[in-house]
Formats: sequence, structure tokens, C-alpha cells
Amino acid sequence: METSENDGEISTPKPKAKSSKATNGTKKSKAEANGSPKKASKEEEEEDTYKWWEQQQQDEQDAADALGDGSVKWKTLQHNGVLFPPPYQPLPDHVKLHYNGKPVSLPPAAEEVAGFFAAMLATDHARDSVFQENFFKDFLRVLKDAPPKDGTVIETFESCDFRKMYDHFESEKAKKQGMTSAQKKELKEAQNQVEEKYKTCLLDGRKEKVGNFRVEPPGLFRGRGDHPKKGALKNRLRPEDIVINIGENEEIPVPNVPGTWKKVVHDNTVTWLANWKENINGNFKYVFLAASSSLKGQSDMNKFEKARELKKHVDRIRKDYSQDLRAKVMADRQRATAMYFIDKLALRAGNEKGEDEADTVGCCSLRCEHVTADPPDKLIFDFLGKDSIRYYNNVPVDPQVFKNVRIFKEGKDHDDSLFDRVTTGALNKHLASYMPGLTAKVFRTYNASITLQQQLDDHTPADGTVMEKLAAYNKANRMVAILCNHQRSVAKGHGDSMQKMADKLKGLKYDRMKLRHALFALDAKYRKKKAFSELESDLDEEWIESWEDRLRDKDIEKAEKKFIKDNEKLTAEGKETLEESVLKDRIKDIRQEHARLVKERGTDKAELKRSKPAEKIEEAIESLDQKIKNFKLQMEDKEEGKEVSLGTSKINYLDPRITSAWCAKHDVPITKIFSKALVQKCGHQTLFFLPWAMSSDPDWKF
DNA sequence: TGAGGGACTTAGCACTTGGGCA
DNA sequence: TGCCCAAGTGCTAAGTCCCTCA
Repeated sequence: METSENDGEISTPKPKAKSSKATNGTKKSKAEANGSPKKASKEEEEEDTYKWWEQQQQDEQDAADALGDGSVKWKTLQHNGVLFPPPYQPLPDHVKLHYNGKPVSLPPAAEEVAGFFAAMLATDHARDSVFQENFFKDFLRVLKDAPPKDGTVIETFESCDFRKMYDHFESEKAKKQGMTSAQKKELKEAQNQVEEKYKTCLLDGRKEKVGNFRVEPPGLFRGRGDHPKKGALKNRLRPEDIVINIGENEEIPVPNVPGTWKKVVHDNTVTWLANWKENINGNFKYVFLAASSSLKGQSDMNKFEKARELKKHVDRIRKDYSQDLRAKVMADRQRATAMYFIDKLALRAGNEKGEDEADTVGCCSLRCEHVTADPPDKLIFDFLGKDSIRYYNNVPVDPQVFKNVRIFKEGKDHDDSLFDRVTTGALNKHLASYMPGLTAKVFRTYNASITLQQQLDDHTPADGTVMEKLAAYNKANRMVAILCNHQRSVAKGHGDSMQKMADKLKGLKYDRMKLRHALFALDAKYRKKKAFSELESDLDEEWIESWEDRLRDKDIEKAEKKFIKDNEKLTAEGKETLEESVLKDRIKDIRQEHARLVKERGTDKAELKRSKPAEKIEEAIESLDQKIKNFKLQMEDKEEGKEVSLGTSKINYLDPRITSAWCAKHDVPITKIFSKALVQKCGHQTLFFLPWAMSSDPDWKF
């Protein structure tokens, strides 16, 4: 156990420098083993936690000592394998692909592939020529082995009409949506029953959640951006494709579809339970434990501890690369410039990519065309990064960096590599000479977390409301997301939604205005009080008129609906229904109320529907002021964040201890920031992760 | 030394869920 | 109570980085 930097108090334990090793040896209490969880006090929990932690450290050390290479991960692993999707169910007879306007009778294998495309007919993918081409090439290949039963020869994509199939899938979808909640529940329970045994495994005797236990179903490859293979057929997997990794003396699971596993291995130096090679790019796919598992939690903590470690070295690294920006050796100068980009702009390392992948780049793979010098000191970055997300940044840089980029581009074509003397391997090797395990990726984690910490320290309104503090947190989170270029597509209805919110805000201001006017009507002295004399600036005559008209129309509509509903109820009870005149009277009242509002316009006086004493009105204004303030914050947050994805940085780059300590310090419930699943991952509900993510010390710093 | 294999993290999109509001 | 939309979750593509081998 180590002490924190804060006054020697016991804080979160530090991991060893090199350890992505698994957790060992935690035993459940008898009560827990019997399925009745022990209700422990906070002190007991902490005590248990520390015992567990110490045991963990000892186990790891023992294992490492025994092997010498630190490669041991787990001792026992027991699981039920992977869950295959159900076999293909042929479509009803009337649902067919049409070719040259005529229905085609396809065997199931070919029909399934046609169905994959049909299901995507309304998406952008289906309109993409590369997607269509790749799909059709594979479809023809499948048709060779499974030709149409009626002898139709399918030759061109353009002659295929998938609409009947698409309509069928849509109607099936609608049927599913239209099910009663009882039916949905029943379906879900049945599914749960099938999946239950795959959801968890036993790792060193501990029950752990498995992540993606479902085998990926067949379909069309949805590569991102300009992936040359998008639309290609992803094959249906069979047990013969899957390698199972399991403890040596454990029972080998039986696949839920006919067949036998490709291989069963007992590799305790890795964390996957199963893997297979996908047929599109030849990549391995893995079944891992869930993010909330101890293994992933441990690994996460190691990652953040490594980033914290960088704090001790970063000044020296920066000093060195700043010097090397002027190095005589070109390779050193290029490396220093690349390090500057990675550090200051949070660029990814940028490994080389193959011809058969989308053309995306990172720092080391930048080409001359991606960086433009904009004198006197700005660089314009414009390239497609990971997931083909555009990185555009017009940013002032160190004068020497600016100069270097010009030098590196000299005599090169636009598609030549900017850093022709730098590779990610060499760069990472250089970084590791400063600190074991230091790579380009660590800078992203470090800069993200340190930015959050600094922003929260500098901009949290200590006396603000929870809402205001959360807005400050979101702002800091957003800064990080922008730094890391985490984007999302703007939601379809964003514009409409903002318009609605703006209208709602005006509505709140209108209510405030009416309350003020009611005060003035009660006592003229309120006109002179500053808190009530300020006008709601953006409410003009025209808007007020339209708002009051809309209020009236809405009230009438409501009254009509209520009238119908009341009468339906009365009929059901066998009672006499209300006469039409009742509704007429109600509508008359609404119109009278509206007429009163019209009369009040421009008088600075108002009458409330239910009269209130002045002090109650004052209270109502105060609470409305707060509501308006909060609502404005909400709107600003929404608009500023419409293209920024906060989740990615929250989950992957921000040390949860920063958030945990901040919440403790500023009395903000952690659930306002982390979802239930994340809280579990970060340690507020499970004992395992308490030591690392749950900082009870509000002064903990990254 | 570089290419390729392998294991893991990071990423955005699509679908589902649930909470607030009328 | 039902509807709508935002938040949450699942899925799987696309990165990083380490290791091995020729």
C-alpha cells in the first residue's frame, strides 16, 4: 500500500509499473457463495477492499516471481462458449426478389444474402456504388452454388428489385413494435433464458460478466468512409471457425448449433474466451470479458496510472523535443515535430495502412497534402482520421514547427509522406526511453485527463447549483472531446428541437412577465424594485400575440379531448353523457380568458387565474428565474455539443478518479455524470474497483 | 529491420430503454 | 397512460502496439 501525495493519507493504491495482469484469488464469503449477499458496513467494505488489494498484489508478485516473465494472467477459467445466431428462416412464398420485373425463386442460401441487401435498402449504404458492387460480386458467387430454382439467370445488379423483400422486413419490424408490453416481456424472458449461461464466466473462481458472447451474425460489411470492401458478404460462422480458450481441466462447452470447435486452447496469458478470423479483412475477432469485469477494470487503472506517470517526465520530454526541432539530423527533427503534434494536438500515432483499407491517416502517416502552412505561424490540418472522421484544425504553432513543415514539404509531391524518416515503431521506441511503456497513445490519455482536471479546478462555480456545476463539467468534458476530435453526426431533429426549446424559453419568460405584472397590479411599489423592473427583452408584441393565440388553441383542443374522454367514460359506466353545451361553455370560458389577456397587453398589469399574495408571487418569480437560468444553460449545452461526442472521452480518456473526487468535493451525485454501467465499471457499486476509481478524498488530483 | 500476426483499446452508429411531459 | 426524445447500451469496425520470424 502506498500513500497519496496528499499529507501522507492512505489513498488509492498504485499499481506496479508493468502490470496488465489479471486479478487472482479473491474468494467470496460463504454468504455470498450461497447467493445471499453480505450486507457490509462502509468500513468493513473498505477493509475487505484493502485485504483484497493486498492479496491481489501478492498473487501477482508470486506469479511473476514464479515465471520470471510476468506473463501469467489467470489460474482457472470456466465458461460456456459463444452463442450462435439461429439458422436462417426462409421468407414466406409471396416475398421474393424480382429480376427484370419477375419474381425469382431463390434457394435459402441466396435468399439470405439478397435479404441482407434488401434490409438496408433505405440506408445510404445501399445507394453507394462500391457497396453495391461488392455486394453483387459476392451475391453472384453465392448464386453459383445456389442458383435460382426457376432457372432465372441473374447478371446485373440494376435488374434486381429488392423492394418486396424490404417491405416484408419493414412490416415484420412494425409487427414487433406493435406487440403488447406483455408479449415483449415474454419474448425477452425467453431470450434471457437462452442467453443466461453465456453471460458470465468463472475466472479464478470469481463470477465475471462476459462482454460480446454472441457470435457476429452474417451480413454485409459496413466499412466506414471509403472502405474498398464495404458491402462484401460477412460469412455465417460455424463452430469450425471458432477457437475456444478455457481452463485446462474445465468442461469443454457444447456449441448451440451442430459442429465442433475449430480448436480448444488453454492460454492463460491472454484474456479472450474465444476468437475467430473474419473473412473480409482477415482480422481476428475476440470474445472478451465485459468492461465491468475485474480484468478490464485493472487494465483501465493501469492505463491511467501510466498516464499519471507521464506527468513526471513530460517537462523533460517537451524540453528535449523543443530542442530537437532544430536538430541537424533530419530524422530527429522530423521525430521532434511529430512529437509536438502528438503532444499539443493529441494526434494519434498513425500506423501505415494497407491498400485494401480506407485511406485514413494519423501523425506519422500524414502526407504533404494534409498540412498546409498558413503564414506567419499557422498550420491547417485537413485529413481523415480514424473511422474516416475529418480532422480540420487551423492552429498557430511554434515558429520552428512552422518552419520545419515547410522544410519537410520541400521538393515533395502532395501525396508524399510528410514524415518520411519517422515510423510509429521508432517513435514509440524513443518515447519508451523516457519512461517504460510510454507510447504515443499515452499522450492522448494524459492530455485528456490533465485538461479535465485543470478545467474543473479553474471553472467549477464553488457556490453554484448542481446544474451550474454540471454545466461546468460538461464544458470541460467537451473541451477534451474537441481536443481528441470525438465527433458525432448532428441528430436529425436537432434544428426543430432547438426551435422548440427557444419557444419554451420564451414561454417561461412570458410567465415571468405575467407574474411581474400581477405584482404591479397589487402594489405599484414593486415597479421600482430592480428584481422586478427588468423587462423580458426578447418578448415582442407580435410574439406575445401569437403565444396567447397558441395558448388559447391548445386549451380548446385539450377541452375537446377531455370532453370526449369524459363522455366515453360515462358511457362505459352506463351513465348519461355530457351535453354539447358543456363543451361550448368550457370553450367560451377559454375564449373569455384569452380576451382578458388581450386586454391586459401593454398595460403592465395582470390578473392571475388564481390570486396569490405578493410574497407568494415573489417566490414564484424567484423560482421561475432559476428555471429560466437552468433552461438557458441546457440550451447552450445542447447547441455547443451537437457535433461533439462526450461519451468516448468519458469512457476511454478521463481518469474516473478526477470525476469521483470532483463529485465528492462539490456535492454532485456521481450518477449525474456516469451511467449505471459506468459507475459499476468505475467502482461505486462493486467492491472490486473501489480502490482505484472510488476516491473518497475530494482533494485527489490526476 | 520490416512485415505480418495477434491482442487489446478506442470509436461512431444503430437500436433500445426509460423518464418526463401533456 | 401513452408518446416522444434523450440517454444508454450493444455492436463491430478501426485503431494502437507488441511480438515473432525471416
